[in-house]
Amino acid sequence: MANLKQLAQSLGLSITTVSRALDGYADVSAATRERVREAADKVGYRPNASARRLRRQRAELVAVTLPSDPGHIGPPHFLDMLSGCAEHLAAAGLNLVIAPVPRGESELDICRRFVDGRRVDAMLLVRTKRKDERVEFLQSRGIPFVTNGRTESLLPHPYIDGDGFAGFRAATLRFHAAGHRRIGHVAGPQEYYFAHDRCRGWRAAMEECGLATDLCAEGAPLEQGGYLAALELLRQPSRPTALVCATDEMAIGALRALREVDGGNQISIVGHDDLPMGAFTSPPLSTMRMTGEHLGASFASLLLRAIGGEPAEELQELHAIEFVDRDSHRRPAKAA
Amino acid sequence: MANLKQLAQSLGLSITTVSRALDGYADVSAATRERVREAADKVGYRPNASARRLRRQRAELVAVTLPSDPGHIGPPHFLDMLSGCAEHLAAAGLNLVIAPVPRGESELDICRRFVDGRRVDAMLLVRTKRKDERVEFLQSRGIPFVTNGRTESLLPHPYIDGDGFAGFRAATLRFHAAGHRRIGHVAGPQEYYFAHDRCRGWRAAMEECGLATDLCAEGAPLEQGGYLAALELLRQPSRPTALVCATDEMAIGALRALREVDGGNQISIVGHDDLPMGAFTSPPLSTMRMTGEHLGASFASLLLRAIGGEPAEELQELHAIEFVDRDSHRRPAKAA
DNA sequence: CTTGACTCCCAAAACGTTTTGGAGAATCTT
DNA sequence: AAGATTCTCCAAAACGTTTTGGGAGTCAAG
Repeated sequence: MANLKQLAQSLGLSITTVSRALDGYADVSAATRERVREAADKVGYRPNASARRLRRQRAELVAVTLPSDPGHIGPPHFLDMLSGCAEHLAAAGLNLVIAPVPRGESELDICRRFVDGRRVDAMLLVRTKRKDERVEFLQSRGIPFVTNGRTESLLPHPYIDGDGFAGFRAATLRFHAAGHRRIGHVAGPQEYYFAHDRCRGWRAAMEECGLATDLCAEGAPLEQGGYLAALELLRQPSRPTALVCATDEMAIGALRALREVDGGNQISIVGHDDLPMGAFTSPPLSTMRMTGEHLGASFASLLLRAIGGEPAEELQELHAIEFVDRDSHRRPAKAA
Repeated sequence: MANLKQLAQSLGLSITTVSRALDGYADVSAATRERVREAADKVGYRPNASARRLRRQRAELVAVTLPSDPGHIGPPHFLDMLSGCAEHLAAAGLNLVIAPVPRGESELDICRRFVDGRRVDAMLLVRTKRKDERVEFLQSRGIPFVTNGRTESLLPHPYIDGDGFAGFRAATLRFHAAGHRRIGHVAGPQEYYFAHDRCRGWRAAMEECGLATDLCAEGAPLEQGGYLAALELLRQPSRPTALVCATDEMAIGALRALREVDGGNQISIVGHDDLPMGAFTSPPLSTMRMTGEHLGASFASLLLRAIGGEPAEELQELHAIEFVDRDSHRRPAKAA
């Protein structure tokens, strides 16, 4: 409603003094400060954001690019993460803007527009690819950013990721220890770092156990992709007795394939992400999840520290994966 | 990188001319315009967003408040909607910022901060309550906004909503026509308009058919809430033979309750939202969905028209509900 | 009385754009 | 040839804040 000029006029003070009083500077007497604060409260004064941003040369904004690739965006709890991140950024005076990728434009174009138009102070990147051009661009521009997921970039950059390799290796070894020998992998698109990482974990475990690594099928990281990939594996002459799925959504699709092929209660299966939905599938889906609470807060913290100039090496978080045992991984390994 | 002043200097032109050339005004000669455009392209000039916003007195931003109430945010396709909305807003030069509600603050505080700080040109409200204080506040401030879901506000306001009353009435009547007489309703929290609306639809159908309306249990709009509410209904001496659930997530929880109580294949069930997941439950979940493609685009369009000053009455969209028949609604109505 | 330190305040200069209200030159009209 | 019109361009004034670099007063010490 009111601006600084009007407020100052009504108080018989200068703009400077009012501004400094509200910001709590020491060179305004306590009495004046109080008087100013009261008046500001009374008229509901809020500094004009655009003016402040212009003067301070900060956008007070962080953008997160939303990949629109396969018609679907990350796991469903992704929005919870964004929400948590936005909440903690807001506490530091930053707002989170979402930057979807329109048809015909690349994610790179979006980054460029936001960065070169000085619309943001930092960026948050999700669904990283092994070779991610967005990362390279932002590094070349020197703008702070954090990724959800690692990349194969040569320069280090801030990220938060789960140790998919270790998690999928452990899950596979556990199946092996339970007697399984034909352990299949329902893989996500290998250009994504997370999918490749998880696939490598499965492969490493299989090789350690001296098992062949041909029971691997790739699909889109959605129910349908998991369904199709699982069907492909189940058509093999020598069927898998256990399936390690790159995501819970794929695992849920795979469960449907199992139901169609063998009634659904013969083959062990495990997913990753710990979707709430997994507790309600039939059988209840055993899964894995990244450890760590309040992921959104961690992203916000890394972003703020990156904006503060901390070096990338200190802003990398690799979280362990833990099992969430429900029921779907307990099917016996039938004798060959 | 460069600003208008530097660009003008390098071209030997005034700031004014360069600005107008880039904006395509007719009072710049075609030759000069071309020359300016080329130079701007070459140095990758983008107008400074903060400066433009200050001068134009527009924030170029729209905020959407994210309710953090029950630890979960709307149906999973909500993010797709946001993404689509953001994409279409971006085409008009507006960005979408997400405004989560921090602990200890009300959604109203958030609205106030955004509106009074002139941080946004409009707002998008989701999860409306029957009596929604955010709506009243925004109306009193006269700032454009659109809601996802109606309210019981006396003044009309722009909204997009599904006709939950008609949808749930139709679903209930269909069960009645199939011979069901004990039709239960798994209801969402009644302070939300959508939940109340759907409940009213079920109730209206029951009364039309001369049936009692006591088979109604309320729960949180999540799997767990549906699970508990369904259990409650199944414990009744006279069990329902069909369940109409306020959301798919609740229906999926209810499916689990059915499995526990009767093996899961005796009672008909239908949800609402058409979650992708529903095709992969067991049995595949029959559901309903709001008609209309590209919901995000519709929201964007309404927002832009509201900003443009169109009256609220012309900015209200009530969409019909259609059935998505899979399998879970086909259980026979057993004789009483 | 001068000096220095301290307290409280303020004028003015940014920040980078858009827009207003012309100015000068060229072209057209009569 | 004088006036009217059109074509290009530009200086300067915003927009509302933060920050710089003091300027008056007051008070105590020298």
